Amino acid sequence: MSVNKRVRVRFAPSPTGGLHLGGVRTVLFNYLFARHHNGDFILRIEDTDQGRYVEGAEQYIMDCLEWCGLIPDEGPHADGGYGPYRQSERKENYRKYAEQLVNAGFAYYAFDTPEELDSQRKENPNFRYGLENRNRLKNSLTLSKEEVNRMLDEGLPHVIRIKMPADEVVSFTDMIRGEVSFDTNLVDDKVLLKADGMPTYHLAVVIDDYLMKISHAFRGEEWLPSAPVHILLWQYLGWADDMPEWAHLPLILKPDGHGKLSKRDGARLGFPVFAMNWFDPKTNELTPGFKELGFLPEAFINLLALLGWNDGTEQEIFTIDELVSKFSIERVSKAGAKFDFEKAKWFNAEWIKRSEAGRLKTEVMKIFANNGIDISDDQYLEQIISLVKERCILLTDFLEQGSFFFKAPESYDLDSVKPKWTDSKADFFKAFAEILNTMEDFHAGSVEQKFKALAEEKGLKVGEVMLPFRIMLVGGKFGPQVFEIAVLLKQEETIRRIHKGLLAFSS
RNA sequence: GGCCCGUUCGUCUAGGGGUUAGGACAUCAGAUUUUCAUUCUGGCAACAGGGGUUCGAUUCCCCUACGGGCUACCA
Repeated sequence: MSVNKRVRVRFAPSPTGGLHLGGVRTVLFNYLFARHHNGDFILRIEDTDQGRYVEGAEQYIMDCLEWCGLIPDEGPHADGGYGPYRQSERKENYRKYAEQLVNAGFAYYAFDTPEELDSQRKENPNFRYGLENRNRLKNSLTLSKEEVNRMLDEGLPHVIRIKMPADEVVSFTDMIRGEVSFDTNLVDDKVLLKADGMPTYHLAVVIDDYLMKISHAFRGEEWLPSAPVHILLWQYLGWADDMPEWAHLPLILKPDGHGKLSKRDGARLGFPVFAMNWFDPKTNELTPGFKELGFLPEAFINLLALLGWNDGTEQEIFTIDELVSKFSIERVSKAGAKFDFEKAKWFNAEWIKRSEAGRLKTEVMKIFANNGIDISDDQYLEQIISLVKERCILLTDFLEQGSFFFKAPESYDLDSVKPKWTDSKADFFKAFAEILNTMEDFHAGSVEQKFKALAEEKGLKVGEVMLPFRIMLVGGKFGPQVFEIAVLLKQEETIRRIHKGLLAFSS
């Protein structure tokens, strides 16, 4: 596909659900597409929830995007605005467009109360405010002009609804799905402007996209059924030539059972569905995020990109730059994808293994600090990271895999040593500590050599003393190669831990 | 119920009129690592069903089934 115009894509993450996996993936695909085509990546922040401003939502959204490395472009935009747009700042622009539609006969005022509509729906489960019902309801199509003006003047609560045309077929080409069409007789007269004067998504998205000169609009598949409303709006507002190209992305589904992945599934299934921890000030509820669980943003982006897209090769690990250069909207799959947390962890493990120790340092240091271990020696930390990173799946695993380098074990896995502990083994370690004390060339190889030589001299099998040695150093049956540990610990500390271990094992 | 979208191993997917239907995760077995993990090698495992079109269909078309979405003065 060739894109001649400037590509501007937009996304409107909402505070409550917008930055779950599906939302971040939508942002990501927007970003990749925009960057791939050297276009603009415009963000509209949905900082209201059910019409109310959500404290902290904007900051949270920006933090998430920054962590992911998906920074939206700053203005100036077509209408002169700078930076990301905020929904809460744009309330006033919409009414005049809605009224313009009424005057042109493409929309109408409706005075039915929510209660009246509810009872209609109760009576008839198939009730639809549209072609077959609009002529018997309270609106400017059935009421006289004078009556309507009087009600308007009196300030009676009312909405503005689009008037769906009869017997038309609205069709468009979706970049992912191809030709999609709808029978206008079967689409209802959606509310465009609510009784409180605020636009619904349907009105706002069209006007904002027009004003922001959006050329490509990506959103989740759940929006497909309302696409005909939006397309008609583009025509009725007289902007048909400026309508963006559409792409409706497949949904991310629950790994078990069925349905769209939702915020609640995280708690139920034991994995995050948000990019970062979100603390809802209204409910005091904390929704956990991938970041805090120990995911690397590179891995998070990578796994999201591969959920519903691939470049046609067998490559699975991509940097963000590779994704930008290889991304193509035609290769996005049509079908929804079940989220697989095991595979997500695999991506993270791969990224940890492939990352330089220097890259991981900051994150790891933070995790240690949060657990009461302050690290001052950068180089030492980097050595430790290099040594243990291939056994970590999450960044938080560094704690278990590396904390013993900073803190001597407080307890030992005695069950693995005591039953087979003998005086001759104790002798061995006492002698070994002596040897270490006099060693000048303290390297993994040389330590191992001395260890084995001494074992032979004492008539012990190497295997018999290896495990006790490990447990002396780290406390349990885990961690990297023992002699590597000893070297990083340095002579003095290794000897100290041997003595401490001897005491614990012999008592 | 109505409308729309979809359907290849358990999961994510590649492929595409003639293939031993490929890879990855998970899983199982073996090797290596005198802990655990890593790594390596191998195994199990899929074209929803029925009709067309065709010499030939998993691939194209239709129907059915199943799944999902929407059906709010939420997005």
